Amino acid sequence: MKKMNHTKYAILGILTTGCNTGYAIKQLIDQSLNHFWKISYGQIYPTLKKLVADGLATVQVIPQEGKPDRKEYYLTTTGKLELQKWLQQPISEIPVEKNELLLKLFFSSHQSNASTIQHLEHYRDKLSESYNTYKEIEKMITSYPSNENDAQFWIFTLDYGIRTTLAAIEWCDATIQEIQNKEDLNGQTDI
Amino acid sequence: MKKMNHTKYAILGILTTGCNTGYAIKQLIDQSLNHFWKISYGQIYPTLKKLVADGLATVQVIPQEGKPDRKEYYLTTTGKLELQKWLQQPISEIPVEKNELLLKLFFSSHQSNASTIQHLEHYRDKLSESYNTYKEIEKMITSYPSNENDAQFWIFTLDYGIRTTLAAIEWCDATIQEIQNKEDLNGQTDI
DNA sequence: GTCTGCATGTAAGTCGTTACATGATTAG
DNA sequence: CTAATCATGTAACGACTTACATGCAGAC
Repeated sequence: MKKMNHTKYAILGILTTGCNTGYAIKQLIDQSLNHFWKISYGQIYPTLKKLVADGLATVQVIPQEGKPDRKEYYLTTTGKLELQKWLQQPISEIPVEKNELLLKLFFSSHQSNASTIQHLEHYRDKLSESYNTYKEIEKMITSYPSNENDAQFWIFTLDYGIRTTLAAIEWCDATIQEIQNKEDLNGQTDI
Repeated sequence: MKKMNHTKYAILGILTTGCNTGYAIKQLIDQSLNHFWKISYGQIYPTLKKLVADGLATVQVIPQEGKPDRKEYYLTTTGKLELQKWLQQPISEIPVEKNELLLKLFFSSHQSNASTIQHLEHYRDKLSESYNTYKEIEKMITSYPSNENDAQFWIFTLDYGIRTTLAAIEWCDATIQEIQNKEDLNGQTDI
Protein backbone atom coordinates (compact mmCIF):
# COMPACT_ATOMS: atom_id res chain seq x y z
CA MET A 1 0.00 0.00 0.00
CA LYS A 2 1.48 3.30 -1.08
CA LYS A 3 1.04 6.52 0.81
CA MET A 4 -0.65 9.49 -0.80
CA ASN A 5 0.98 12.85 -0.55
CA HIS A 6 -1.69 15.38 0.27
CA THR A 7 0.59 18.39 0.41
CA LYS A 8 0.44 18.71 -3.36
CA TYR A 9 -3.36 18.86 -3.20
CA ALA A 10 -3.35 21.35 -0.36
CA ILE A 11 -1.42 23.73 -2.60
CA LEU A 12 -3.54 22.87 -5.62
CA GLY A 13 -6.60 23.79 -3.55
CA ILE A 14 -5.20 27.02 -2.20
CA LEU A 15 -4.38 28.19 -5.72
CA THR A 16 -8.15 28.30 -6.33
CA THR A 17 -8.73 30.78 -3.50
CA GLY A 18 -6.88 33.74 -4.98
CA CYS A 19 -3.54 33.13 -3.31
CA ASN A 20 -1.14 32.95 -6.21
CA THR A 21 2.34 33.19 -4.75
CA GLY A 22 4.31 30.89 -2.49
CA TYR A 23 4.38 33.60 0.12
CA ALA A 24 0.61 34.09 0.03
CA ILE A 25 0.02 30.34 0.26
CA LYS A 26 2.12 30.15 3.39
CA GLN A 27 0.16 33.01 4.89
CA LEU A 28 -3.23 31.49 4.20
CA ILE A 29 -2.19 28.18 5.72
CA ASP A 30 -0.81 29.83 8.83
CA GLN A 31 -3.96 31.87 9.27
CA SER A 32 -6.81 29.62 8.24
CA LEU A 33 -5.72 26.00 8.02
CA ASN A 34 -3.46 26.28 11.00
CA HIS A 35 -5.33 23.81 13.21
CA PHE A 36 -5.23 20.92 10.78
CA TRP A 37 -2.46 21.61 8.29
CA LYS A 38 1.05 23.02 8.42
CA ILE A 39 3.62 23.55 5.72
CA SER A 40 7.00 25.21 5.33
CA TYR A 41 8.57 27.17 2.51
CA GLY A 42 10.93 24.25 2.04
CA GLN A 43 7.94 22.34 0.76
CA ILE A 44 5.92 25.06 -0.91
CA TYR A 45 8.44 26.35 -3.44
CA PRO A 46 9.63 22.97 -4.73
CA THR A 47 6.01 21.78 -4.95
CA LEU A 48 4.97 24.82 -6.97
CA LYS A 49 7.85 24.17 -9.35
CA LYS A 50 6.70 20.58 -9.72
CA LEU A 51 3.09 21.58 -10.40
CA VAL A 52 4.30 23.61 -13.37
CA ALA A 53 6.54 20.77 -14.57
CA ASP A 54 3.57 18.41 -14.40
CA GLY A 55 1.31 20.78 -16.33
CA LEU A 56 -1.05 21.39 -13.41
CA ALA A 57 -0.21 25.08 -13.12
CA THR A 58 1.40 27.93 -15.02
CA VAL A 59 3.71 30.65 -13.77
CA GLN A 60 3.70 34.30 -14.54
CA VAL A 61 6.81 36.16 -13.49
CA ILE A 62 6.17 39.74 -12.43
CA PRO A 63 9.32 41.84 -12.09
CA GLN A 64 9.46 44.00 -8.99
CA GLU A 65 11.84 46.65 -7.82
CA GLY A 66 13.88 45.90 -4.76
CA LYS A 67 12.17 42.57 -4.25
CA PRO A 68 12.67 39.22 -5.88
CA ASP A 69 10.49 38.65 -8.92
CA ARG A 70 6.96 37.86 -7.85
CA LYS A 71 5.84 34.56 -9.31
CA GLU A 72 2.14 34.12 -9.73
CA TYR A 73 0.83 30.62 -10.18
CA TYR A 74 -2.48 29.71 -11.81
CA LEU A 75 -4.13 26.32 -12.14
CA THR A 76 -4.53 24.84 -15.60
CA THR A 77 -7.63 22.88 -16.58
CA THR A 78 -5.69 19.69 -15.89
CA GLY A 79 -4.83 21.07 -12.47
CA LYS A 80 -8.47 21.75 -11.65
CA LEU A 81 -9.44 18.26 -12.75
CA GLU A 82 -6.67 16.76 -10.64
CA LEU A 83 -7.98 18.64 -7.62
CA GLN A 84 -11.52 17.43 -8.21
CA LYS A 85 -10.35 13.86 -8.69
CA TRP A 86 -8.57 14.00 -5.34
CA LEU A 87 -11.58 15.60 -3.63
CA GLN A 88 -13.72 12.66 -4.65
CA GLN A 89 -11.33 10.01 -3.42
CA PRO A 90 -12.37 8.53 -0.08
CA ILE A 91 -10.40 9.39 3.04
CA SER A 92 -7.89 6.69 3.85
CA GLU A 93 -7.44 6.86 7.62
CA ILE A 94 -8.31 8.87 10.66
CA PRO A 95 -5.12 10.67 11.56
CA VAL A 96 -3.13 9.88 14.66
CA GLU A 97 -1.54 12.87 16.22
CA LYS A 98 1.47 12.25 18.39
CA ASN A 99 0.50 13.85 21.66
CA GLU A 100 3.33 14.62 24.05
CA LEU A 101 1.01 15.42 26.95
CA LEU A 102 -0.79 12.09 26.70
CA LEU A 103 2.50 10.27 26.42
CA LYS A 104 3.73 11.89 29.61
CA LEU A 105 0.43 11.25 31.33
CA PHE A 106 0.67 7.60 30.33
CA PHE A 107 3.88 7.27 32.34
CA SER A 108 2.90 9.60 35.16
CA SER A 109 3.11 6.93 37.86
CA HIS A 110 6.82 7.80 37.77
CA GLN A 111 6.10 11.41 38.58
CA SER A 112 4.51 13.37 41.43
CA ASN A 113 0.83 14.24 41.15
CA ALA A 114 1.72 17.91 41.55
CA SER A 115 3.90 17.76 38.47
CA THR A 116 1.24 15.94 36.46
CA ILE A 117 -1.37 18.49 37.42
CA GLN A 118 0.96 21.29 36.38
CA HIS A 119 1.29 19.76 32.94
CA LEU A 120 -2.47 19.40 32.65
CA GLU A 121 -3.08 23.00 33.68
CA HIS A 122 -0.49 24.24 31.21
CA TYR A 123 -2.09 22.20 28.47
CA ARG A 124 -5.54 23.51 29.33
CA ASP A 125 -4.26 27.07 29.09
CA LYS A 126 -2.82 26.39 25.64
CA LEU A 127 -6.10 24.86 24.55
CA SER A 128 -7.99 27.91 25.81
CA GLU A 129 -5.73 30.13 23.76
CA SER A 130 -6.44 28.04 20.66
CA TYR A 131 -10.13 28.19 21.42
CA ASN A 132 -10.04 31.98 21.56
CA THR A 133 -8.08 32.17 18.33
CA TYR A 134 -10.61 29.97 16.56
CA LYS A 135 -13.46 32.14 17.79
CA GLU A 136 -11.74 35.26 16.50
CA ILE A 137 -11.05 33.77 13.10
CA GLU A 138 -14.66 32.63 12.94
CA LYS A 139 -15.82 36.17 13.63
CA MET A 140 -13.49 37.52 10.95
CA ILE A 141 -14.72 35.12 8.29
CA THR A 142 -18.39 35.73 9.12
CA SER A 143 -18.10 39.51 9.13
CA TYR A 144 -16.02 39.85 5.97
CA PRO A 145 -17.40 37.21 3.65
CA SER A 146 -14.82 37.50 0.88
CA ASN A 147 -15.95 34.42 -0.93
CA GLU A 148 -19.32 33.08 0.18
CA ASN A 149 -18.90 29.66 -1.38
CA ASP A 150 -15.64 28.94 0.37
CA ALA A 151 -16.52 30.75 3.59
CA GLN A 152 -19.12 28.24 4.69
CA PHE A 153 -16.74 25.31 4.44
CA TRP A 154 -14.01 27.24 6.19
CA ILE A 155 -16.38 27.80 9.08
CA PHE A 156 -17.10 24.08 9.21
CA THR A 157 -13.43 23.22 9.63
CA LEU A 158 -13.09 25.86 12.31
CA ASP A 159 -16.11 24.45 14.11
CA TYR A 160 -14.33 21.11 14.22
CA GLY A 161 -11.43 22.76 16.01
CA ILE A 162 -13.76 24.56 18.39
CA ARG A 163 -15.72 21.47 19.38
CA THR A 164 -12.79 19.12 19.86
CA THR A 165 -10.81 21.78 21.71
CA LEU A 166 -13.72 22.38 24.08
CA ALA A 167 -13.96 18.65 24.73
CA ALA A 168 -10.24 18.52 25.45
CA ILE A 169 -10.50 21.44 27.88
CA GLU A 170 -13.30 19.68 29.74
CA TRP A 171 -11.18 16.55 29.86
CA CYS A 172 -8.30 18.52 31.39
CA ASP A 173 -10.52 19.89 34.13
CA ALA A 174 -12.07 16.50 34.86
CA THR A 175 -8.69 14.77 34.98
CA ILE A 176 -7.18 17.39 37.29
CA GLN A 177 -10.18 16.94 39.58
CA GLU A 178 -9.80 13.17 39.67
CA ILE A 179 -6.12 13.34 40.51
CA GLN A 180 -6.80 15.82 43.30
CA ASN A 181 -9.62 13.68 44.72
CA LYS A 182 -7.35 10.66 44.82
CA GLU A 183 -4.67 12.75 46.52
CA ASP A 184 -7.15 13.91 49.21
CA LEU A 185 -8.27 10.35 49.83
CA ASN A 186 -4.70 9.17 50.31
CA GLY A 187 -4.10 12.04 52.66
CA GLN A 188 -7.03 10.99 54.87
CA THR A 189 -6.06 7.32 55.05
CA ASP A 190 -2.48 8.25 55.83
CA ILE A 191 -3.63 10.10 58.98
CA MET B 1 15.09 26.05 18.51
CA LYS B 2 15.88 22.36 18.38
CA LYS B 3 13.24 19.70 18.18
CA MET B 4 12.98 17.07 20.88
CA ASN B 5 12.65 13.49 19.84
CA HIS B 6 10.04 11.92 22.10
CA THR B 7 10.20 8.46 20.55
CA LYS B 8 13.20 7.63 22.70
CA TYR B 9 11.23 8.51 25.83
CA ALA B 10 8.20 6.57 24.72
CA ILE B 11 10.37 3.44 24.62
CA LEU B 12 12.11 4.38 27.85
CA GLY B 13 8.69 4.62 29.48
CA ILE B 14 7.36 1.37 28.09
CA LEU B 15 10.39 -0.49 29.40
CA THR B 16 9.08 0.31 32.91
CA THR B 17 5.78 -1.47 32.27
CA GLY B 18 7.10 -5.01 31.95
CA CYS B 19 7.47 -5.05 28.18
CA ASN B 20 11.10 -5.94 27.68
CA THR B 21 11.47 -6.87 24.03
CA GLY B 22 11.14 -4.86 20.84
CA TYR B 23 8.25 -7.03 19.84
CA ALA B 24 6.40 -6.55 23.11
CA ILE B 25 6.92 -2.78 22.92
CA LYS B 26 5.33 -2.69 19.50
CA GLN B 27 2.37 -4.68 20.78
CA LEU B 28 1.75 -2.43 23.76
CA ILE B 29 1.85 0.68 21.60
CA ASP B 30 -0.55 -0.80 19.05
CA GLN B 31 -2.95 -1.84 21.77
CA SER B 32 -2.83 0.90 24.37
CA LEU B 33 -1.17 4.02 23.01
CA ASN B 34 -2.68 3.61 19.59
CA HIS B 35 -4.77 6.77 19.63
CA PHE B 36 -1.92 9.15 20.38
CA TRP B 37 1.29 7.37 19.46
CA LYS B 38 2.50 5.11 16.67
CA ILE B 39 5.83 3.53 16.03
CA SER B 40 7.34 1.02 13.61
CA TYR B 41 9.95 -1.71 14.08
CA GLY B 42 12.24 0.38 11.90
CA GLN B 43 12.38 2.80 14.80
CA ILE B 44 12.11 0.48 17.78
CA TYR B 45 15.09 -1.78 17.17
CA PRO B 46 17.61 0.95 16.34
CA THR B 47 16.39 3.00 19.31
CA LEU B 48 16.79 0.06 21.71
CA LYS B 49 20.33 -0.41 20.43
CA LYS B 50 21.02 3.23 21.05
CA LEU B 51 19.61 3.13 24.57
CA VAL B 52 22.15 0.43 25.43
CA ALA B 53 24.96 2.34 23.74
CA ASP B 54 24.04 5.41 25.79
CA GLY B 55 23.96 3.46 29.05
CA LEU B 56 20.22 3.95 29.59
CA ALA B 57 19.40 0.25 29.30
CA THR B 58 21.01 -3.17 29.38
CA VAL B 59 20.34 -6.18 27.17
CA GLN B 60 20.03 -9.80 28.15
CA VAL B 61 20.12 -12.24 25.27
CA ILE B 62 17.98 -15.31 25.79
CA PRO B 63 18.64 -18.07 23.25
CA GLN B 64 15.52 -19.71 21.83
CA GLU B 65 14.98 -22.69 19.58
CA GLY B 66 13.58 -22.03 16.14
CA LYS B 67 13.25 -18.31 16.83
CA PRO B 68 15.74 -15.48 16.82
CA ASP B 69 17.40 -14.87 20.17
CA ARG B 70 15.03 -13.04 22.44
CA LYS B 71 16.59 -9.81 23.66
CA GLU B 72 15.28 -8.47 26.92
CA TYR B 73 15.97 -4.85 27.72
CA TYR B 74 16.00 -3.37 31.20
CA LEU B 75 16.39 0.24 32.25
CA THR B 76 19.49 1.25 34.16
CA THR B 77 19.36 3.77 37.00
CA THR B 78 20.54 6.40 34.53
CA GLY B 79 17.72 5.37 32.23
CA LYS B 80 15.11 5.82 34.96
CA LEU B 81 16.51 9.23 35.83
CA GLU B 82 16.45 10.24 32.16
CA LEU B 83 12.79 9.27 31.97
CA GLN B 84 11.93 11.26 35.07
CA LYS B 85 13.85 14.27 33.81
CA TRP B 86 11.83 14.19 30.59
CA LEU B 87 8.54 13.73 32.45
CA GLN B 88 9.14 16.93 34.35
CA GLN B 89 9.95 19.01 31.29
CA PRO B 90 7.04 21.19 30.20
CA ILE B 91 5.14 20.33 27.03
CA SER B 92 6.37 22.37 24.10
CA GLU B 93 3.41 22.63 21.76
CA ILE B 94 -0.09 21.41 21.21
CA PRO B 95 0.20 18.98 18.34
CA VAL B 96 -1.21 19.67 14.90
CA GLU B 97 -2.51 16.63 13.17
CA LYS B 98 -2.77 16.77 9.42
CA ASN B 99 -6.39 15.99 8.78
CA GLU B 100 -7.23 14.87 5.28
CA LEU B 101 -10.97 15.16 5.82
CA LEU B 102 -10.77 18.77 6.97
CA LEU B 103 -8.47 19.59 4.06
CA LYS B 104 -11.00 18.20 1.62
CA LEU B 105 -13.85 19.93 3.39
CA PHE B 106 -11.93 23.19 3.16
CA PHE B 107 -12.00 22.96 -0.64
CA SER B 108 -15.45 21.43 -0.93
CA SER B 109 -16.91 24.31 -2.93
CA HIS B 110 -15.30 22.47 -5.86
CA GLN B 111 -17.27 19.34 -5.14
CA SER B 112 -20.91 18.31 -5.01
CA ASN B 113 -22.66 18.41 -1.64
CA ALA B 114 -23.56 14.75 -2.05
CA SER B 115 -19.88 13.87 -2.27
CA THR B 116 -18.99 16.01 0.73
CA ILE B 117 -21.72 14.40 2.81
CA GLN B 118 -20.47 10.97 1.82
CA HIS B 119 -17.02 11.85 3.12
CA LEU B 120 -18.47 13.12 6.35
CA GLU B 121 -20.58 10.01 6.87
CA HIS B 122 -17.61 7.80 6.19
CA TYR B 123 -15.55 9.75 8.67
CA ARG B 124 -18.27 9.55 11.30
CA ASP B 125 -18.38 5.76 10.88
CA LYS B 126 -14.64 5.52 11.38
CA LEU B 127 -14.89 7.69 14.47
CA SER B 128 -17.66 5.46 15.85
CA GLU B 129 -15.42 2.45 15.37
CA SER B 130 -12.64 4.16 17.28
CA TYR B 131 -15.07 5.10 20.00
CA ASN B 132 -16.15 1.48 20.41
CA THR B 133 -12.56 0.31 20.50
CA TYR B 134 -11.72 2.82 23.22
CA LYS B 135 -14.67 1.69 25.27
CA GLU B 136 -13.60 -1.94 24.98
CA ILE B 137 -10.02 -1.21 25.97
CA GLU B 138 -11.31 0.80 28.92
CA LYS B 139 -13.38 -2.16 30.07
CA MET B 140 -10.37 -4.45 29.71
CA ILE B 141 -8.11 -2.23 31.77
CA THR B 142 -10.71 -1.71 34.50
CA SER B 143 -11.60 -5.39 34.83
CA TYR B 144 -8.03 -6.75 34.78
CA PRO B 145 -6.02 -4.23 36.75
CA SER B 146 -2.54 -5.60 36.05
CA ASN B 147 -0.77 -2.62 37.50
CA GLU B 148 -2.97 -0.32 39.56
CA ASN B 149 -0.54 2.58 39.54
CA ASP B 150 -0.28 2.70 35.77
CA ALA B 151 -3.89 1.69 35.09
CA GLN B 152 -5.39 4.95 36.31
CA PHE B 153 -3.26 7.07 34.01
CA TRP B 154 -3.93 4.77 31.10
CA ILE B 155 -7.64 5.29 31.66
CA PHE B 156 -7.10 9.05 31.63
CA THR B 157 -5.46 8.96 28.20
CA LEU B 158 -8.26 6.75 26.92
CA ASP B 159 -10.81 9.17 28.28
CA TYR B 160 -9.19 11.90 26.24
CA GLY B 161 -9.73 9.82 23.13
CA ILE B 162 -13.32 9.08 24.09
CA ARG B 163 -14.26 12.69 24.75
CA THR B 164 -12.64 14.22 21.69
CA THR B 165 -13.95 11.44 19.45
CA LEU B 166 -17.47 12.00 20.73
CA ALA B 167 -17.15 15.71 20.04
CA ALA B 168 -15.94 14.95 16.52
CA ILE B 169 -18.87 12.61 15.90
CA GLU B 170 -21.30 15.31 17.00
CA TRP B 171 -19.57 17.75 14.69
CA CYS B 172 -19.98 15.33 11.78
CA ASP B 173 -23.70 15.03 12.41
CA ALA B 174 -24.17 18.77 12.81
CA THR B 175 -22.19 19.54 9.66
CA ILE B 176 -24.09 16.99 7.57
CA GLN B 177 -27.32 18.55 8.81
CA GLU B 178 -26.23 22.06 7.88
CA ILE B 179 -25.20 21.03 4.38
CA GLN B 180 -28.52 19.28 3.86
CA ASN B 181 -30.48 22.27 5.14
CA LYS B 182 -28.69 24.55 2.74
CA GLU B 183 -29.38 22.09 -0.08
CA ASP B 184 -33.12 22.05 0.75
CA LEU B 185 -33.25 25.83 0.78
CA ASN B 186 -31.61 26.05 -2.62
CA GLY B 187 -34.06 23.46 -3.90
CA GLN B 188 -37.02 25.58 -2.85
CA THR B 189 -35.76 28.82 -4.35
CA ASP B 190 -34.92 27.03 -7.58
CA ILE B 191 -38.59 26.01 -8.01
C1' DG C 1 19.16 51.82 13.92
C1' DT C 2 16.53 47.80 14.15
C1' DC C 3 12.53 45.08 13.35
C1' DT C 4 8.81 43.48 10.55
C1' DG C 5 6.88 42.51 6.08
C1' DC C 6 7.53 41.23 1.44
C1' DA C 7 9.55 37.59 -1.52
C1' DT C 8 12.34 33.96 -3.31
C1' DG C 9 14.83 29.76 -2.86
C1' DT C 10 18.30 25.62 -1.45
C1' DA C 11 20.98 22.18 1.31
C1' DA C 12 21.50 19.44 5.05
C1' DG C 13 19.62 16.89 8.19
C1' DT C 14 15.95 14.48 10.97
C1' DC C 15 12.21 11.54 11.47
C1' DG C 16 9.66 7.89 10.13
C1' DT C 17 7.59 4.28 7.05
C1' DT C 18 7.71 0.43 3.89
C1' DA C 19 9.54 -3.40 2.03
C1' DC C 20 12.51 -6.93 2.46
C1' DA C 21 14.98 -11.02 4.71
C1' DT C 22 14.74 -15.14 7.91
C1' DG C 23 12.33 -19.05 10.04
C1' DA C 24 10.00 -22.22 13.39
C1' DT C 25 5.28 -23.20 15.47
C1' DT C 26 0.52 -23.50 15.87
C1' DA C 27 -4.32 -22.85 14.72
C1' DG C 28 -7.88 -22.96 11.23
C1' DC D 1 -2.06 -25.52 3.03
C1' DT D 2 -2.27 -21.05 4.59
C1' DA D 3 -2.26 -17.59 7.83
C1' DA D 4 -0.98 -15.73 12.05
C1' DT D 5 2.22 -15.31 15.97
C1' DC D 6 6.70 -14.90 17.70
C1' DA D 7 11.07 -12.39 16.89
C1' DT D 8 14.85 -9.96 14.95
C1' DG D 9 16.78 -6.61 11.99
C1' DT D 10 18.31 -3.31 7.74
C1' DA D 11 18.20 -0.40 3.51
C1' DA D 12 15.96 2.65 0.74
C1' DC D 13 13.04 5.98 0.34
C1' DG D 14 9.84 9.82 1.40
C1' DA D 15 8.22 13.79 3.99
C1' DC D 16 9.28 17.59 6.35
C1' DT D 17 11.93 21.14 9.07
C1' DT D 18 15.61 24.21 9.98
C1' DA D 19 19.03 27.11 8.88
C1' DC D 20 20.94 29.76 5.63
C1' DA D 21 21.29 33.35 1.77
C1' DT D 22 19.55 37.78 -0.30
C1' DG D 23 17.67 42.46 -0.04
C1' DC D 24 14.51 46.59 -0.22
C1' DA D 25 10.80 49.44 2.19
C1' DG D 26 8.59 51.39 5.81
C1' DA D 27 7.42 51.79 10.71
C1' DC D 28 8.89 52.93 15.40
